[in-house]
This record gives sequence, structure tokens and C-alpha cells, in this order.
Amino acid sequence: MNDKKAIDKKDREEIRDLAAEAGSLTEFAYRRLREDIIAGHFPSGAKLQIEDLKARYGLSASPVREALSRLISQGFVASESQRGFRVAPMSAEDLADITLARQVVESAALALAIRKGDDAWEGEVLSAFHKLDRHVLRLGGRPVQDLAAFSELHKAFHAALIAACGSPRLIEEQSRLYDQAERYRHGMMYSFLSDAEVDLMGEHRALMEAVLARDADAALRLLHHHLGHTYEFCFGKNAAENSGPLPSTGQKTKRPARS
Amino acid sequence: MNDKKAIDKKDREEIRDLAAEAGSLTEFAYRRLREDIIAGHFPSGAKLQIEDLKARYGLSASPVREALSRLISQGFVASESQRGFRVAPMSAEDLADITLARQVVESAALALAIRKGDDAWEGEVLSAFHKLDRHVLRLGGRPVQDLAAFSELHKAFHAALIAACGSPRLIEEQSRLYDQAERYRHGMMYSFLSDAEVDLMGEHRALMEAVLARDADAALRLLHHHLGHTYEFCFGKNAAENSGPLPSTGQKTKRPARS
DNA sequence: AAAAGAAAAAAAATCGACAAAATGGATAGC
DNA sequence: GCTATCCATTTTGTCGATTTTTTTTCTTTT
Repeated sequence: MNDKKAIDKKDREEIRDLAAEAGSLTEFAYRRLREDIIAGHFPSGAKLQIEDLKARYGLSASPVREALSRLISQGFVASESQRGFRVAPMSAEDLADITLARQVVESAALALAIRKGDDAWEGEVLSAFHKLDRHVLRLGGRPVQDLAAFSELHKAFHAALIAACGSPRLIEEQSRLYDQAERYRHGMMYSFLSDAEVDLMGEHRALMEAVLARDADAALRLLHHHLGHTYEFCFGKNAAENSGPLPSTGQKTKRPARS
Repeated sequence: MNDKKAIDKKDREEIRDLAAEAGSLTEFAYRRLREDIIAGHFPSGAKLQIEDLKARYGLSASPVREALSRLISQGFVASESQRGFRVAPMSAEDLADITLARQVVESAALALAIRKGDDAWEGEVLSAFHKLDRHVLRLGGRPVQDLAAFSELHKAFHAALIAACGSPRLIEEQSRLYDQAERYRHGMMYSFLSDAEVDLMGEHRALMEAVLARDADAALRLLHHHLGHTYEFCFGKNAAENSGPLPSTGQKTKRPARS
């Protein structure tokens, strides 16, 4: 109870600086809250009390409420009229849904990018992969330490893949869904590279190579498979087949889709 | 300037009632604003001044700002920090992007629905089509009058098609994209059925029949083609091919896709 | 006359306080 | 002993006023 009021004058100035950087206090609250939720700093369906948040971020109700409002449409916060806000609840079905949506959106965007991307795009993909690869190597298979840095590079790689798709909306939606899945990843990251069952970086490399070779079929297959891992890590392999049947058009039911 | 202050005590009570219905004033403001933007009541990139909106809806700044904040993440409102809000600008490229995203999301959802839907779902599809069909017939080819009713039925039909897809996110996204496109439709609805070039209800019927026959290939082809019409109506047929190449996976480049 | 700067006006963002609603707990009734 | 009702407390949602920032207007200077 004491540490909630631990915002003294010094902190207040700091917040002011950070707010100036972010543009406004609302923006500041929005970013901090979003990060805190994604980082799993609040438990799944936890109540987000205005009073607490005011104290936590050192500002008054208006910016906090506006930030919460913005996070509603993003799927990070849920609100019940007249009884406040809570962190959007997590569940196996929810992650399955996120995974499915990612497979739909990201696959489509990747297909477009492969068709439309130019040399500069290929360069960016290569660069993003390289940075991610080096980072993981440097940590010697233990990305636990610098989780935030790894996440950022991993996200950047996936973003680079579809950057040339030409659709702001698909890019935006990919980013949003990635962040939603990030929430689930945080719980399970600690065991991640010790699990030899899946060679994440190997998959990334294969994916990149297929992309650079403009082999759309292979790339889409790899991506689809790759996206399922978050779910498998969190809730086991079995139920992953729940969303198993391929997302959409084509594939023409050649086979029941190996992934 | 006078009609902006035209909120007297009587109106204020009315607003209170409506708010009670909506749950809160914020919710009320959110719905009204959203409707007004979709209905094209504000010009494309128009400034949304808090003072104006306060007067227009008869409430104070907080609910208005929260409503605006929520609309940001939805793509209906844009904000520049420290200099307020404006209606998200419209453009040909933007509608092309919406169309592309719809083709990606709605196609995937429809494929899933066709695979997973049960008898009850088929019933709902049939019912939604019937209501839409009857409404259009009753108006004798002039849906101009009751535009809102038509829109609602049309949206309900498209929603019914994918209702069985099993993915809350795909459903939600479809709805959001539909509404974003709605903004563009409003400008061009007045000439719509007189244009014999496209037989909208015929397309709807064909689509429904393909769906009920569980003919995924045909249904997806029809849907993809159908979704392009909003763009064609607004900006002409040529540029529609811009986003022409199919959204994503599969189709295996059998043919360059007739649509 | 044009550009730069200062002052005034307008608008946005934020705050502190209040009113309405919900929650939790105690008491009364069955 | 259990349920229902009322009251105290907490919390949300809303407002009006204040502060900060931007925009406009009016000087002043070159």
C-alpha cells in the first residue's frame, strides 16, 4: 500500500520528461500500460483499478482512462460498463484464435510480399535475420536474460518478412496479433531453447531462405507451421490440431497439411 | 454556430435515457460518433474539435475524448499528439487496402465456416439472405430510401456467412473492415441498383447457393469477386486490378483468377 | 513590404472534485 | 442456519475549471 504512493516530486519530473518524449501523458500511459500487459505484469483477468493506475504511473484519471479506452479496441483490455476495466483474460482457446488469425493474416501478407518485394526488401529480411541470429548465438542458447531484446528482434524479423506486402492494414494487424501472442510467450520463454524438439532459429533460417528464393509454397508452409509453436509451447501439441485445418483458400486438400 | 448550442434541458434528458441504454455516456458517445463517421456525416479528414463534439452530443469532454480514443485503434479517427483529432482520411489507396484486407480475412473465415458449419448455420445464412432479398424486392430496386436498413441487412448477411468459422477475431475483424468500407459506400449508394453492370442480389444468391452446397472453391471465388465491387463503384474498375492478384495461399495459379 | 517576434485568442490536455453506481458487510427476518 | 435487505465504503464515470500548447493576430524591425 505504501509503494503505490511512492511517486514523489523527483519521479513526477521524470514522468514529465518521459511524457514529453511520448508526446502526451495519455500516450505515455498508453505505452506503459500496453507494455505492462504484454510483459505479463498483470495477471490474466486482473482488475485494472483507476486509483491503482493513477498511483502507479503518477498521473490523474483522464490520461489513464483514455489509455485504457484505446487498449479496448486492441484486445488487451476488457471493460464492463459501470464496473471498470480488466486485463483481457487469457485462455487456451484465445491463443488458438490468435494463432489462427496470425496464420491467416501473416500468410496472406507473406504471399504478397514474396510476389511484390524488391531487392531492398530482400536486404531488410536478410538484415533482420542476421541481427536476430547473432543475438541468439551471442547468448549461447539462453535468451532468458535479455528477453525484451530478443522479442524485439524476433518481431522485427517477422515484420521484415511482410514489409513489402503493400498493405498497411495487414502489417498493422500482424503487429497487433504478434503482441497479443507475446503475452502468452512470456510465461513460457524460460524453458524455450532447452527444448530441443523445436529448432526455432533453424526454422527462421529455412523460412528466410524460402522467402529469398521466392518459393511461396515452401515459405507459406514453413510460416504456418512456425506460427503454431507458441501454442504448442503453452498448451501442448495435441490441441494445436484443433485449429489445425489450414486457414483458407487453396492447398486444394492435397494432403491434410503436414504441419 | 447557433445550432451547436441547441442542446436544451429536454434534449439532455433524452441523452441521459439513451446513455442508460448504452450503459454509459462514453459508450453513447462512442456509438454516435462511430455512426456519424461511418454515415459520412463528417467530411473525410475533418477536424473533430472537442468543443464541437461536446455541444453536438450534449456531454462534457471526458466521454468524448474516451470515445475518440477508442476510435483511434479502429481506424476511424486519427490523432496528432497535442493537436487534437480528425476523421481518418479517405482515399482510393485506402479503400484498395480495405478491400484487400477484407478479401484475406473474409475468404479465410468463409472457408472455415464452410468446413465447420452445421445445419443451424445454414439456416441462419438462408434466413439472412431471405430478409435481405425481400427487403430489396420490396423497394423495387431503389434502396436509397432506407439506406440504413439495407446496410444492416447486407452486413448481417455477410456476417452470417462466416458466423460458423469459429474464430472471434476473424469475425470481429470482418465486422470492422465492413464498417470501414461502409464509409465509402455511402457516397455512391444512390446510383447503385440502376447500374445494371453488376447484379448485386444475383451475386448474393449465387454466393449463398455455393455456400449451402459446401462448394468452397466456388464460394471463395464469388466472394473475392464480390468484395471488389465497393472499390469499382467508387473509383472505377481499372485500379481494382491493382489489388487484383489473389490475396494469399493456394489457388496454385491454376489460372490468373477470373475475378 | 516581408520577416521575425510578441501578445492575444483558441484549443487541447490534464487535473481535482463530485455524483452515481457497485461492492462488501452487518443486521433482520424466515 | 440461511437468505434477503439495508447501510457504509469503495470505485467508477462524469463534470467544470486549470494548465499547457498551438494558432492567430498584431507589432516591430530590417
